[in-house]
Amino acid sequence: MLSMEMFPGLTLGPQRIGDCFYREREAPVHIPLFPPACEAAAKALPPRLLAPPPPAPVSSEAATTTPKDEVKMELENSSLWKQFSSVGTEMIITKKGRRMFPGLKLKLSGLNPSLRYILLLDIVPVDNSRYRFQGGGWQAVGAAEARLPDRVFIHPDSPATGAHWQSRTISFHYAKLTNNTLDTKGHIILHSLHRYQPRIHVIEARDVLRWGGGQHSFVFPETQFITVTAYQNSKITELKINSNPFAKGFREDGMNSKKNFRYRPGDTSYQDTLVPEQSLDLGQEFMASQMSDISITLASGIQELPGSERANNTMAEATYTSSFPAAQASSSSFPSAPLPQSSSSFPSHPASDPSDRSDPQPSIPPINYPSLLSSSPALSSTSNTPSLQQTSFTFPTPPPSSSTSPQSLLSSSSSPSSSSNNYHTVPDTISPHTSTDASFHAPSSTTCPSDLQDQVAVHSLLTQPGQQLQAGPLATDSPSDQSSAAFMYQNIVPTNPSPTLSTAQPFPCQNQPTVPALSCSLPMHASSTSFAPPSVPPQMQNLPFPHVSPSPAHPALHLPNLTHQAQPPSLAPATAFPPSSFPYPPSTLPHPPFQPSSCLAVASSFQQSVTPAATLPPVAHNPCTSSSTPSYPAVEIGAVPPFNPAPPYRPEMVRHHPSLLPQLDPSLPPSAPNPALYPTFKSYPLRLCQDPHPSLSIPFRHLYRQQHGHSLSQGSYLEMSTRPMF
DNA sequence: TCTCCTGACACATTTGAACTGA
DNA sequence: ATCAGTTCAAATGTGTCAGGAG
Repeated sequence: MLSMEMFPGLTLGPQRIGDCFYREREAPVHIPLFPPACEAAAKALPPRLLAPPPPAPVSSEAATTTPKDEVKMELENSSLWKQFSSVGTEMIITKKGRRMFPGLKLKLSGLNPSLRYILLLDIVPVDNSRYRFQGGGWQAVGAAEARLPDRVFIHPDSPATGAHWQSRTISFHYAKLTNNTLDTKGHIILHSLHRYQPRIHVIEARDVLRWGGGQHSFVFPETQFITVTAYQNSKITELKINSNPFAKGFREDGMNSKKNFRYRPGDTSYQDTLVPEQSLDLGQEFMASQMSDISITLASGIQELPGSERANNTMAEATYTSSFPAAQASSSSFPSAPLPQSSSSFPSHPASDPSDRSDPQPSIPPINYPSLLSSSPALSSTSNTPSLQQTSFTFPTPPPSSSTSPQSLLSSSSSPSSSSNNYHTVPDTISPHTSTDASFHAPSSTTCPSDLQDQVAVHSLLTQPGQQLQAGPLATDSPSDQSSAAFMYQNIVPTNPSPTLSTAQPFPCQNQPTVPALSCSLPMHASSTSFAPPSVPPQMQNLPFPHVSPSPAHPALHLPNLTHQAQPPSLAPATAFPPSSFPYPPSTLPHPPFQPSSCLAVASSFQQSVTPAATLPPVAHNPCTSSSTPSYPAVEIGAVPPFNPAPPYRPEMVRHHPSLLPQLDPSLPPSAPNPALYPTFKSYPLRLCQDPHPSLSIPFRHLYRQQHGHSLSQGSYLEMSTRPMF
């Protein structure tokens, strides 16, 4: 699958290929991840190798040939996600690792078919809170636990050509979640009872080995979830049983079927949650078009449901839409918090459930996608899924084309035909990688363990210094509501919310993020939609976003060159989504700021106006009404509350495999990045490590980010260095 | 007592080897 | 000898449940 010839340097050992990346933050106290020899080797590297690459000038070729602005990602099974989200998605995590359900099924477009890309999945905490299921809803009950080492799951097909990615549905169903902090299998480690936001990153394969690569990051707000070791909300259990083929045995007709769902004290019965009118309006529209994914898994299950005789569309309604209204209707599982709010806009006092009011922590209100971002492309014009899309895609200047490089690492990717349908702009002949490929030679053995040898410093693979949060859907012209549009955000590395901030800040309202929420100001005409990126590093919040221009055509809120303030994304009328009971505190969500699509993004500082979610006016508690975007006043981008001064960003320290260093793209400027371009942002260098999953045939599998005792004292993850796989 | 986590359990699906036949 | 199709068992995924730890 993955041809080592392309990336000889990745070949660590006979059996395993180092395909893991570490992204680590600078920490006051450096905790060595690797044997001293390796550490020393890394330190011995020339400064230029350790420092983030300077922003690559935008090559005319890249600019002309690669439609940066058109890279789109759609969540194919967004309808399913939205259904879960409307109830409050819960993800089981186990020590052995548990797959996510629903899984992330994506469709990519706009990639250069001839270029290779790596797709990454990482999951970042949305806020700095720990949650508890009380009164039928999730409520923040305290500060989050120390953040665990961030791991990134590399799609098994990576690296593959753009044609490959665009020719099929991309699924991350292999990714597993675990609560085992000592996990050695490369699963994504998460804390139970915390809220997380999956993110997908599209990175040019060349960029992994060569610093300064462009990348796109996508966030689908509806994919937020709370991790649990056992389901708390019976509605979620029911949804999972009905939609997950592996759980067929628990359906009504199954052997293990629960004749009677156990409803926890706070739970409202699933049926009770039904709200025909609302659900139809919100759910029916998008469900009808999106039920394909659900129908597959639910077909059997739905039939079993009461009134299952209905057609596909209807069955979705019957089974799931009901829950939407319920959120508001039933106090138990669905806090009466304002639904329409965008992720960023959480009513200061969401507690809908009277019983919960005593709770210091506000309960999480259902999310109303439409309200959040009108611009989600995937959604119908009416639907305003708060999809964030960031484009930090920077096409580094392609090396002189003499393409000797293999067409694609993947056999499947080689077929142009498949890709041809999906993309239309870039000629196949373009292959920036060609020259670069040659440069990648197998790394010579070094004193470092093989697994360490492959540690390739990825230049801000996921985050680039100086990147700011950019919120806000840019375009909302997505025709189909089936796939939700993704928020494209800059290469912002989710910074762990500083404990101090979170702790110091009482939870005024459930929605109110402990960390100042970054909300993008949306166009006034459009319904106000302030997207508050989850956890945005405070230090990054006040950076301006230069050269941001909205890309109208981009369905997924792709904001290339979008000037935030100048052109706020148009908000589509809130609609299509049922309000989710799941709290989406956008403000705390660590969405990377939008980054200009140009390579300058790295260095460029964005002028971003951030508005704390709290600032948003509360929306009507009725989920139905919430859908209307007009109710939300436009948020001023500039109205960013003062954030705690973030620690200055320092150039990332990147460990680069010595053997690979010589082969790095020589075209890169040797000098350190322009200081101006790299403000004092913390960087999260990614490093290749040995593949923890030998069973997987694909070398690039997991990226690991590790933060060494970052300043926030979230707890440094020490185990990484001792793990056998490393 | 309550909350949360863990492991065993039964069932369903997926995967891949083994087998058969053309 | 090769290939395609089928069968079957093992592996894997799933939610439930009881029990234990704090």
